[in-house]
Amino acid sequence: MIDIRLIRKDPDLVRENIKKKFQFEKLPLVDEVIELDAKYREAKLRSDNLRSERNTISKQIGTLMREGKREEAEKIKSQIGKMAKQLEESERLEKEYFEKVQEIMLQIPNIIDDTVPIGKDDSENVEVERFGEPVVPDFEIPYHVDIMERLDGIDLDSSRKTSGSGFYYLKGNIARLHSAVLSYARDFMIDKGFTYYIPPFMIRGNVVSGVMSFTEMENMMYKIEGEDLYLIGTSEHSMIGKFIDTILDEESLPQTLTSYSPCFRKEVGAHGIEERGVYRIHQFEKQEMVVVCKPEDSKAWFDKLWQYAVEFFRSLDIPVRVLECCSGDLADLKVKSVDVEAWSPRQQKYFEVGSCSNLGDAQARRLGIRIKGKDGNYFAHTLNNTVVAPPRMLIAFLENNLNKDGTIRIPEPLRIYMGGKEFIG
RNA sequence: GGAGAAGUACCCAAGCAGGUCGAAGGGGACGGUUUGCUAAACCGUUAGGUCAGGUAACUGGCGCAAGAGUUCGAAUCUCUUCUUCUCCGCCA
Repeated sequence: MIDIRLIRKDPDLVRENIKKKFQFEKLPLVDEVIELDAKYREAKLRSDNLRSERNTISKQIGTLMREGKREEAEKIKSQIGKMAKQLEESERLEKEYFEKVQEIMLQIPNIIDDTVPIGKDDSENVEVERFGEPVVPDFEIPYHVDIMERLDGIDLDSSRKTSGSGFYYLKGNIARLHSAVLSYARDFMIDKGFTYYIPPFMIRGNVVSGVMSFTEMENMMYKIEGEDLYLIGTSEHSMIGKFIDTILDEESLPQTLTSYSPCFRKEVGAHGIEERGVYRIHQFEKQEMVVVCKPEDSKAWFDKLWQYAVEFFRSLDIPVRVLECCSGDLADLKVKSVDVEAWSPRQQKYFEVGSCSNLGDAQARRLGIRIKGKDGNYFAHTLNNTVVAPPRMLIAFLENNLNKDGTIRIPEPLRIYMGGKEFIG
């Protein structure tokens, strides 16, 4: 959510930004919200004045009552009726306009960074950089489920029986590998100076509606029956939720956090659970990074965050590339975003394994995350990025570390988490 | 899950038979006096947040866990929710 004062001051900037995102249908919203905002402020001023008047009269009544002049007080009281009606009407309008303004403000996209490439949709995303040589081996790489099954590491028949599609049993060395990757990711981020968190895996409805839009909520979140609780879709929900309506000291920034959680997603919508395997599933685990910082620091943090993810994958010998979201593909809340994609030797293309976002102050404004400054408070900037999310990440891992003989090489950093094994299979 | 008690500003805490209460009193923090320095003592300052109006000084609204209600008027009364503490029950 952007500052409505920006729209008052520089509506053309906001319009240009909407054009850059190819959301031409939203252009009329700017004038609409300017008009509604004017009406809101008019109604608020009227209400404020009426309330002020009422407060004065109430005080007079109080004084009279204390002096025992009951009759005079009653006289004034009887006159107050008209005003009460006016106030009621004015407050109704104030509320109505306020809500309309809010509704539109939620639809107006955040101002994107100057460096964001202009493009209509994901086909126009831009490759920023490649890391590592995308190798195509001279033997056939099986589908990841087949690799896992050959290693006796996955049981999809059982999970279909117990839970349906989109779930899995991992077992044996593959399950261990899964945990090893997460443990390594945790320690990797701790070494970068991040504070490790295990957050709540369920959050209340008001937190959910704070951190995402209604449609996202419908398409992603599992609700606990009979409770005002939802299973989190990512630990970012809990981690950002923890900052709602707080004022942070400047000295406490930047907050650099790395959180682990299982993630639960309904995956209703464009890409449902359509494919056998662990690429798109209802349940996975993820190590995440979250940064809350001063506005002037967010650009630098953005670059650091995606570079950490790249470094992590490279340390496991997985080639990656960084793909920048073009203006049209960027979610409305984001200032800038890149996807980290891992190389799939089987498909001979890159696929998404993480997403790094700078939300500027939009998320903070919406949630009331402020910084106590010397000259008043201001909104923080928030960023988040995936460190790693297995089991999807295991697809890249298995394909890139598969030997011709069917064994899987364990890269050096993982070995201490795998009982010293140099390979499995 | 059951039964009680409570949530007031940075912290502790008064107010709760509705009206000079935006809120006593401490403590802390900050500034000053004294002092070679520190401590102590004394004097003083510090109410957060947010919205609106105004070029500005400033003015006004909201605000005593959150929300709703009663009332001319609510920290104070009613209801709902949340949180904390104590006891009982249950449980990794």
